[in-house]
Amino acid sequence: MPELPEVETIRLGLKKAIVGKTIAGVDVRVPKLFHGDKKSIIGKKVLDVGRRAKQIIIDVEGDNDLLIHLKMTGQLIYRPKQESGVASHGQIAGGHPSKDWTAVLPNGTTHIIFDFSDGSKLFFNDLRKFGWIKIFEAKELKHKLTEELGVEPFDKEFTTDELAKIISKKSNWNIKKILTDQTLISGIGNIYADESLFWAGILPTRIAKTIKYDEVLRLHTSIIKALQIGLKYGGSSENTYYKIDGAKGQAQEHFQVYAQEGKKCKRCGGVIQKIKLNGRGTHFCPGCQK
DNA sequence: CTATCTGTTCTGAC
DNA sequence: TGTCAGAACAGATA
Repeated sequence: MPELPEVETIRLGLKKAIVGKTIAGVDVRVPKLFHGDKKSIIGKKVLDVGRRAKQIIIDVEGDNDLLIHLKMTGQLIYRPKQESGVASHGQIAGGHPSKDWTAVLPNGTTHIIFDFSDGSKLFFNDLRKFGWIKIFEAKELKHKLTEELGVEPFDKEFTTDELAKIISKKSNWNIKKILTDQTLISGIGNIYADESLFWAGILPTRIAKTIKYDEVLRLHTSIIKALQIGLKYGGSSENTYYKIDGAKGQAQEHFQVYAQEGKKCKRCGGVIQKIKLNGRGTHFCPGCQK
């Protein structure tokens, strides 16, 4: 799924696009991806768009809010009224099926469509159908999100000491597993875990209890750095991620290790390696990371 | 064609 | 209780 920088990029775009608009209808094409009674949000105005971990929260007038998880391949694409159908950025190659899943909407991966009263639409696409949209009672949602998720990396309470405390709680885990566990720290996934560990000079396989305090210090700075790079370039479109206008992010052009296996390390010139760790592809530089 | 990969997370088996 | 493979699903890639 999109990770924190991608979801945050979507949130910012969405906030600009839909706050103040009234939800006129919801077309649920794949019922298992939509939980709750859509009638409870129809006719209501969107008040705000938030984020917690890798999830989007749409704050709707009244008692109910929407929670959206994009998982691996979910997309939220917004189209103003004038150009519903064809992307402003993309051409449709004559006769060829487009690999760009946002060029024509709705398409075969479009499972839920929100209609706003001004004629604009929000398309929820998901190739693999892992993502979902759920309606929650607002209080219950707030409780659930604080209960189940770890500290936000951009929060002021995410300090070096806090990170040290988190690491000490899972002394036998490898450090990458700690970074990607949403109940400990929220928002970091496979890409930004690898990138953070590169910037920190720490191997992803390192066991928590072997990590010294000066390394925790570097890791804390590096997590924020990796996520900020992601955010600055509008997220990474290595796979199926698009911004809400259908444009790609550029963060993948700034990766140091993720998807760089076999290439030369930009810092030391060594060859980037790829292994499997915790069941996931894991990238690192043997020269820079110890 | 077959095997393995993919930005996630939950469940069930041991 | 902790860990891990497999599941949910669909496609790209070698």
